[in-house]
Amino acid sequence: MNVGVSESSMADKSKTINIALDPTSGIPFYRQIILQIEMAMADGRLKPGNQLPTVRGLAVELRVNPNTVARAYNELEIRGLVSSQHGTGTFISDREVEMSEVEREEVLSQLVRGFVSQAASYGFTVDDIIRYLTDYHEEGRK
Amino acid sequence: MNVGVSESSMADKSKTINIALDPTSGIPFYRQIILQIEMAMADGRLKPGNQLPTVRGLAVELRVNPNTVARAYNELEIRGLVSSQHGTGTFISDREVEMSEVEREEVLSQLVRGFVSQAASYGFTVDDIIRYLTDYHEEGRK
Amino acid sequence: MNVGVSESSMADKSKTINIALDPTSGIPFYRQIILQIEMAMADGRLKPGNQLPTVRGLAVELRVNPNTVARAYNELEIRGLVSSQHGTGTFISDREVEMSEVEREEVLSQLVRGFVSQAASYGFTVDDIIRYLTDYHEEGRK
Amino acid sequence: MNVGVSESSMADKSKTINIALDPTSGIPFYRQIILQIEMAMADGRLKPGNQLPTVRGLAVELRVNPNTVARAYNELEIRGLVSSQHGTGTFISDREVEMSEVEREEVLSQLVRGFVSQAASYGFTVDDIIRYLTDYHEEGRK
DNA sequence: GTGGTCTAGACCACA
DNA sequence: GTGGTCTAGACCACT
Repeated sequence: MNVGVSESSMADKSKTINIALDPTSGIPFYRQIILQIEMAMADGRLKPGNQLPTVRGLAVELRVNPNTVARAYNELEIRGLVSSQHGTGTFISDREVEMSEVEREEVLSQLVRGFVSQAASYGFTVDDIIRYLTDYHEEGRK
Repeated sequence: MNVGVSESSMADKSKTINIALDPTSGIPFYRQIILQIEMAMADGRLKPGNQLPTVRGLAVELRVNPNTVARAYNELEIRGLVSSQHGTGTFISDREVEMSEVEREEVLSQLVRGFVSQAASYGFTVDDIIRYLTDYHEEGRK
Repeated sequence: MNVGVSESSMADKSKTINIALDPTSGIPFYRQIILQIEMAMADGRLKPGNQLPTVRGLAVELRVNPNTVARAYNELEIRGLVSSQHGTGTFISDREVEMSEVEREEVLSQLVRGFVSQAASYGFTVDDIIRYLTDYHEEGRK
Repeated sequence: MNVGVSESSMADKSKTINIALDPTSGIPFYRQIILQIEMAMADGRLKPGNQLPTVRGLAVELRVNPNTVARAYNELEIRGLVSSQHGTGTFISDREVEMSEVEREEVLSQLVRGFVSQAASYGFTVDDIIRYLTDYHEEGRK
């Protein structure tokens, strides 16, 4: 029974997601953390099972109070996006997407339509959105 | 309950700008109102001389506290973008609003990022969104 | 326009729900608060639109730190059970139960079956549960 | 990977007690294990002399860290409810477990209250639950 | 006055 | 070592 060697072979242990806080944005730190983790999930940088940085670790990295990171993780857990395991760490949840393709499409449709009308009230067109989204996505891939 | 001057006599003089508030966006209502009026001015939906909805009228329409609308109008007046004329209404000033591309991009950025992370919490990826949005767009063109 | 009299006629303003914390239970304070509010909703003592006690008010009453109450309210808000309005208060959400009777029954069925099997693993029968639940409910009505 | 004594040679000697862990209950896993074993002893599903599953076996079955199971067994041994015999297994002690009505009621209380508040968050009332549970029960009797 | 955010620091529980 | 809870107290934002 090999102990030690086998323990250390966890290259994929905790993903680095390069969270950056902008203190001038007016968006609370804990919310910026949530947003960035959600976005990392949306574009595939974080997948189910991946471990997030530890609360204290991320707090040190971002130079914020551990409570602030804990609050972000806590909210993500309440929403079911991550699962914290005492003494072990915090992990991206296995999404139990029991939705059929049809249902998924329906939910996506609702979300997008709502967003389009919101953006429209600011004077943005669907074209604006698509353009930004595509650029944004390319950016993330570099 | 009619109080004071009838508001309905100027119904056709005040532009409807379709302000939509999103209580889940984290952006305070008064700021959402300001932003949307600014954007409407920037892209020509509101022109100098146009009358804004009355404070009370808009408050009822948006189902918020009249103070909230008043605060938005007040801040717009301080910035010189609108001018309130006692007993008459609130009007778009001559002073032009030039919203730079950069500013527009910033607002769009915030909106899109917020939406992406909301969609992520339902398990949708950026790709899903782009795909749907493009289809949706094509659909609209037919 | 009557001001003052009409403002003060808010007898039902904020519901008293008599939350009691048990420091010996091992259940964290914030969770006890959540549980008791949820139960008040379940047996009809709190209805949509009712205002909860203020964060500071409840904190004083329960002799805990305001942050502890805020945390409970916050979690309830994330779950969509209450809605906090800045500068105004915290209110029980209007549940948008768009579910058909059939769907409701389905969800209830899943919940109950899950619970029954959980209780069974502790050696309790459905009879035990019904008996306790009925007693508990009568208790609440006194 | 076979290490040490084969566990399968005593498969039919160790009682299956169907322990079910609920990660959302807030009760730590090790405590859920203890509670369920105690209840099984109290209502006769486990009798003196019966062998418990091996630590590793149960850990695999429940998909938890073996330390967690070990901790539960350890605590049960300290209380004298089970005795571990090196190289052989863990067995229910002669010492009787009398779980008083009061204790049983307490556990039931916790379970039910937790369930009621969970159901409340889906908009179900205590009445809904009682009604469904009674129907469900009748159903089962047919 | 309402709720919201953040810090600093202590102590506990789980693995 | 991990995450979880709670306090005390400061300061901000909305009504």
